[in-house]
Amino acid sequence: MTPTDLTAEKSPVADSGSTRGRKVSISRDDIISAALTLIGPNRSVSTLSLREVAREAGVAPNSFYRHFHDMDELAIALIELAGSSLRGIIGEARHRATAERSVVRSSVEAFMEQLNADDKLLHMLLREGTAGSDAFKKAVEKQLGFFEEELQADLVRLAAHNKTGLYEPALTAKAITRLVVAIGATTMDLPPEQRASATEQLAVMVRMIVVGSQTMAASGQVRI
Amino acid sequence: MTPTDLTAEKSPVADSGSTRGRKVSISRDDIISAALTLIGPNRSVSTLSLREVAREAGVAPNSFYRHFHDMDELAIALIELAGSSLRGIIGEARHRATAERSVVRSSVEAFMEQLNADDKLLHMLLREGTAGSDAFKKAVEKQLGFFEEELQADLVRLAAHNKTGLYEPALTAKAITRLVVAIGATTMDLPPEQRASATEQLAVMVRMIVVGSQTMAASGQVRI
DNA sequence: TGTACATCAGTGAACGCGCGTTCACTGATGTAC
DNA sequence: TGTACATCAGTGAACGCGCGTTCACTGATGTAC
Repeated sequence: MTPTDLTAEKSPVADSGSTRGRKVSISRDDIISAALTLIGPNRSVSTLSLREVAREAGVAPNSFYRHFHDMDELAIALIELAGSSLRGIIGEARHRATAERSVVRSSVEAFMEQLNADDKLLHMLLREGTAGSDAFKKAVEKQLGFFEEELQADLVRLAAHNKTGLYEPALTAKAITRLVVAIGATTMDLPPEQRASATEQLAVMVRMIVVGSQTMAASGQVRI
Repeated sequence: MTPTDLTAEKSPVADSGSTRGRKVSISRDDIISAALTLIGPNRSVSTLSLREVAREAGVAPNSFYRHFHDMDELAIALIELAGSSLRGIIGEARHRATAERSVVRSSVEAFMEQLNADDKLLHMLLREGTAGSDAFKKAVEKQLGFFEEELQADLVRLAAHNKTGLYEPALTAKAITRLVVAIGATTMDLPPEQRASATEQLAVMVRMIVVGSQTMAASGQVRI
């Protein structure tokens, strides 16, 4: 499950058109990358047809079945890639954070940068969480769950470093994750010049959650 | 645009089957309510076909065009209903709030109650915000924007009553709105016995945002 | 009260299309001898 | 090194289906006289 090589050309043996009508080898990754090129601001994975993906991959429709049982299986594979991609992005941001630029801000900026870079995997994850088959929705939840776990660890570390506590770290992480996904999804549709201010706003919102959690921990506030 | 009467039977003149093959009058609302009965946990409005809706409404497919230009126009009409429904629910909750039960908690509970009651309009609004045509997404944004405005007024009133301030009231309202939508959408898929705890969690998350906003206002915290 | 007429929400039939899926096939690759 | 063979990712053709959309139509309703 390596997210790399998705856009790499087919195996060297395959191209050169020497064999007349037939591809020597079409890999699973070729189909995945074909699906990704089709996904865009107005095309979610659930609107793609099997034939469309096969066409984009340069493959007969029935060849699709050699690699995936159906479109749902492809969608789930894509979501798993998207999840690890997202975690990779934030994992990097975590290391870039310094005393100057807080973890919150660095992470939000890294996230938005990737969004601006038109990362199709990220688009998918943000946009499609609430539609599709049960299996698909479960796959999305699983990836967001992974992300929440890593974020929670980050937040706890951050709080310890600041000598504060967190009220319900797991919930704090979940709130941040879901908010970022929701805002990210709407930001995708904004014209580029409005995205910078969306980044600012998102950073403030995330900060509200962090500060709220810290304050509630400090005051032992339970009345809700 | 009244959300009532959607499930009412057709006009008295229409039924009774006296006219052999033809409905005397099919109203716009009949088509809307047919679409609503088709929407469910695994059917979003974007997966409905024109013929399917017409069939459910007991109408020839081409009759659809007498009322809507296309499915997108129907979807937008549904979203507008959903928005006013949501605002109605929270508007009521606002009045139910007492000193005993905070506005936050009352509102979250009212929201979740409506969700449990299988309100199809609410399902739509929560689930479909990120997919569909540009016009559709804009319609969703517009409804959520209305909601944010009302929520912001509420929050300001609440803060004044508590003799505290709010940091960026508009952003606070937006963060809460988007979080509630996101959590609500995933809660829809939970088995009923897990929904109570989801309600608790959501109330805590919203409280974090409110407390964070108040704390940031109080401390004049700007370092983000 | 009756009659003639315009309106327009309904109709059934038909169209061409892209879809998912199946079938029996083919031929390049890798392996065994 | 050559030959025979199994494997299996690819193929083209065909299927039946539901779709959106169009057409010319019909007949109930409301209005004018």
